[in-house]
Amino acid sequence: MQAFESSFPMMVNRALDAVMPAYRQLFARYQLTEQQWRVLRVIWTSDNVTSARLSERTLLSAPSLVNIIDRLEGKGLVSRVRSADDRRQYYVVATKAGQQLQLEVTPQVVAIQAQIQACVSQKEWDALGDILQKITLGMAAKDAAEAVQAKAS
Amino acid sequence: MQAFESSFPMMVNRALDAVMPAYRQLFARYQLTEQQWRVLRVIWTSDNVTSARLSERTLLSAPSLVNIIDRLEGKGLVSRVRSADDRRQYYVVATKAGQQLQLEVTPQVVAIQAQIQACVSQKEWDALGDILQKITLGMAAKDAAEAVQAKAS
DNA sequence: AAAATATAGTTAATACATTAACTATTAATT
DNA sequence: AATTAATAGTTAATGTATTAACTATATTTT
Repeated sequence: MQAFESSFPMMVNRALDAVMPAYRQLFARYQLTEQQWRVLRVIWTSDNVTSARLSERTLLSAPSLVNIIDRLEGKGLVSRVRSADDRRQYYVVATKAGQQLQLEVTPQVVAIQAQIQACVSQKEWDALGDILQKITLGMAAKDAAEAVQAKAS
Repeated sequence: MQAFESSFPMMVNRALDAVMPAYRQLFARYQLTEQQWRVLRVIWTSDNVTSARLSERTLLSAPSLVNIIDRLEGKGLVSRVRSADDRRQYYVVATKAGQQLQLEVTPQVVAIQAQIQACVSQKEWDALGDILQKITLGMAAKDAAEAVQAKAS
């Protein structure tokens, strides 16, 4: 059997462990967590962002988002606005302070991304995206198939 | 600037989100978490495994390991044995029950790994390992360099 | 329209992640 | 040998992840 260390989760988590400290150091200088940054980044450029949409785009679960948005709201960086159309949902919008923060942080995030990419060739970088996407789609398809099975039985 | 969605953390996290549910479903059938499994997997095949060594091999932080090992101990799957040489450290060893569990679960883990690999060609799989390793080593080197810088100043 | 269903978001329970501070022990210095 | 420094593991504080159950509102069905 394949060595434990070369399993997909372990390979990927090692890479994340190597990469994330750079981001965290940066975000910490602004009293932000990585997840809080993700939320800001999405709402900065989009309008009418609901919790469900945030969940899709940030990869954060709905329950996690509740507390993350609470904290961002507490810091005055975002606010919740109830939707008039559907009063179950609300929109998360960036305050001025939230937008300002993005302007400061974004260039530094870009610099880190460049560092990461610089570890490999352009060709390898593209291949990485392709391969990860194949795995993402392939396993998601399997997941969906199993869900149908479960429902049928 | 690069799209948020195609940043390294987001690409990688999407892949993990697609892959991990299969593992979690499996582990849940044995009342295990993924992290608990990692610990079991390491101590199953190695002797004299200290917490520090476990941390290296499972990618789990020392503070996290405290509780994870506590729970495994509570379930009777592992036990802590104080080292005679150095009384600060201890060894984590698998009980009979822990070893039995591994025998049951391992084949199913292997099956999931096969599913993941089946999403891409062998060539792509190898490339994935190479590329992730380059990023891991590249960013770890940068990290170390910065640490030296910080110490000097 | 009333009842049944579905959806958006929240709450609750348990487990883990990250950082910093702390204890006990061991090794290195003076 | 006494002091200092380093190391192994733990604790504490805060934030997030996962699952299941729950509330309020909307939609669909009968």
